[in-house]
Amino acid sequence: MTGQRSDARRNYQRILAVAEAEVAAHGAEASLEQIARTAGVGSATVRRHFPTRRSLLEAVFHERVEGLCERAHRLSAIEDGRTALLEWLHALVLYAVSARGFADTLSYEPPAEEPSPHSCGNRISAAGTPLLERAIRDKAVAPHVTFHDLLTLAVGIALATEHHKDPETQANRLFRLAVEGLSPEHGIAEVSENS
Amino acid sequence: MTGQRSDARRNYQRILAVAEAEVAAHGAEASLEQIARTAGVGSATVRRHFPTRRSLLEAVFHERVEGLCERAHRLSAIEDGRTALLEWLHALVLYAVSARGFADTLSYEPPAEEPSPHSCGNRISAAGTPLLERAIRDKAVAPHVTFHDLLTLAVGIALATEHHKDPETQANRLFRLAVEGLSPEHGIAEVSENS
DNA sequence: GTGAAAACGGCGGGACCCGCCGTTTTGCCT
DNA sequence: AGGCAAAACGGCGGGTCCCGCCGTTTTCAC
Repeated sequence: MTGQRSDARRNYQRILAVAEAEVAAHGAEASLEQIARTAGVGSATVRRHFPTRRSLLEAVFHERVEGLCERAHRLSAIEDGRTALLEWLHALVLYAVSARGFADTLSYEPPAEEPSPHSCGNRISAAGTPLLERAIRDKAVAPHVTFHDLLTLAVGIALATEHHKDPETQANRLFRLAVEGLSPEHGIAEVSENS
Repeated sequence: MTGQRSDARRNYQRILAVAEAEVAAHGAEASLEQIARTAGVGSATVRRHFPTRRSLLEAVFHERVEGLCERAHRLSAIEDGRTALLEWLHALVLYAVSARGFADTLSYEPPAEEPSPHSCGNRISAAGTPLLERAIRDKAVAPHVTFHDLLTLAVGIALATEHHKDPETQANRLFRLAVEGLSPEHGIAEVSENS
């Protein structure tokens, strides 16, 4: 089915494993040559399996993205549409903040969004859009808000807090700010503030 | 007073002029060597005047930052604290979106914030904080909001929309979203939506 | 086993950034 | 005016990276 040779498969896995560590350590700009060296393969082999940097990053984050999608599914069972959406968005932000390079990867999908329905951004959109639509139906979110808006905002929060002393805390502040708005509010239901 | 030699001053200006163009064209990652070549100086000279990439970027954006600060001053005369703050924040976002590399520059000031009170981030903070404080006194903004929050959010919006087809439009959407909050609102006073 | 296709990896080229160091330019001081 | 020390310059070599080419090795089907 895969049509791949065994050594190719093996190298693919090795490279991917090393890449995960390397990206976690150095972000989206991790050196491809360094990855090749650590994986014990030639740099050409890395490029053969992952023609572009993006393709490597997509692969690196694939599992975690699936986790997020699954979470969205589970949350769709919750009765309160607003809470479900907020809970999930919060998880998205936290993940984007914690996983170096993830926000960068998401930040420029633009180059032809159509091609791969499996791309991180598209997978996430597919998973999150229903949550947003329900929240809008529940009149809990303004109808002009698109999922793209929310995703971009989450990415922005992650990117902007990346170089802070305590990114997670700052990201939480910004998330809350964006959800509540600038003005002092009339006790809106809080999103869970734990882990 | 400057203590510089005339040729040094001349080269400094030349490099700065070229750098502005180059950064505008290629963002914060513009090639220093390319700048040197275009300016007709050795790459070492560029590094002599601007020891770090950051220092060059700070210089490049200095004028524009001053413009923003001045604008903050003028807006402090307006009667409505909330409007003044929003107007200024909007200008900040628009500038960050339009000037390639600016948001990147702002995004990691962290490395020792103390040293230079002239750094872009510190200048902007100094200019904007009074506006925020007034808005808070006017009960138009929640008291837990810090200027740092607002600046980071603006930077985030700029960074996240950088690779979009129409960054400015998307940035405006996100700005509005963050100001109003996620929920459908009770007609809050709008920020001017023009240029 | 063997042979063709797939996969590999080393090599050279081009672009950077950086530090060193001999050379040129300035401007002060006589 | 002329000389001289310090300031400023810029070229060079080393290191890293990404990329394309191409001869060699590995795999797998027959």
